[in-house]
Amino acid sequence: MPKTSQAAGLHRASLDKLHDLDAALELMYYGWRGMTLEADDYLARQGLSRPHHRILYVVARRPDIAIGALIEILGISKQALNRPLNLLLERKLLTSKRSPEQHRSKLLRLTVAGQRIEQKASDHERKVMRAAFDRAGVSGAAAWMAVMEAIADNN
Amino acid sequence: MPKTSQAAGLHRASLDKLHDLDAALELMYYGWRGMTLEADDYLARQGLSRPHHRILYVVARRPDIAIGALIEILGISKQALNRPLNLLLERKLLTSKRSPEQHRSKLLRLTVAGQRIEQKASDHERKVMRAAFDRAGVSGAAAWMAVMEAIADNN
DNA sequence: GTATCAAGTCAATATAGTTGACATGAGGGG
DNA sequence: CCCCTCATGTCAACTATATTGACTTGATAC
Repeated sequence: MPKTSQAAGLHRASLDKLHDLDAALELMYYGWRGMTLEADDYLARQGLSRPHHRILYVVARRPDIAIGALIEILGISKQALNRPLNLLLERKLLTSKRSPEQHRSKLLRLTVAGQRIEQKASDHERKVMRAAFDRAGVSGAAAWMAVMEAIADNN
Repeated sequence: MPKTSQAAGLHRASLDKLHDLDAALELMYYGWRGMTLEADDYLARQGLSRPHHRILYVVARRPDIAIGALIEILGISKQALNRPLNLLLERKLLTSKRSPEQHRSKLLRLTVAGQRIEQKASDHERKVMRAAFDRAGVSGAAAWMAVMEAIADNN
């Protein structure tokens, strides 16, 4: 587990631009860091990290999700899921129970404590996004979403 | 070193939205993956990965940078830099020489082969950005940049 | 000559992931 | 009842990326 880290500021470096899109590449990098910095810091103070948050985030939005479906969404192996998932269960941030009829699969759910941590961590990220969107206005926010969708769906 | 990986498609999961900014959080995540997917795949085929690309990217834009300055910009420890940097030197993608007067520091430079790989990897990322910007138009691209700057400078 | 700076190296540790192999427990079909 | 499959769980070995701490080497600077 990470110690109470201090989230190195890491100011954006000013590099010469060899291409006109270099600024965009760097903004994607620093944007991701900027959005997740405070959330990661909060999570570290709880003895958790990004993979734990991803699990909590998905389960919050898919109550009673089975483990297999969670693996699918997260895109990792069950062995990789195992450790962070067990920690969350031990800490009672998640519960798992077998459903009455489909007794083969386990259904995951957040506890109240799990909901609190998921919400606080995601709030840190949403706060950053909200501040940026407020500055950009409604049309700027919509344009940002449209560009990000085009990038995300590039596959 | 990674094997010739196949870049798991990992289609965007459709999760219920608990907050109106959840879509933005997910777009940031999938946007980052979308931009870097092909570049990472290309790098893996060269036996390289993201840290190597970051080194090449910075040195390309700061020829004759010293190792200490590179550490600063990348925000990692010198021990963490050591392995990928030595690999790049062994592969002759980078050269290091001591300068005549400041004989204490080593100056890093890309070789022609290093330039080629840096350019190809970055081209994959720029290609994705260009396609998204083309769809969004000049004003959409400008809005995206403005929002990302606000997020990146959140610290 | 001693202190300092830049770089290099060694060891131990943490985190985050992989593949492979195998166990367990439930349900279904013959 | 036996056997197969599915969902889950677990063990082991491995890779990659990072960390901190301790120490060395070589080049200045005073």
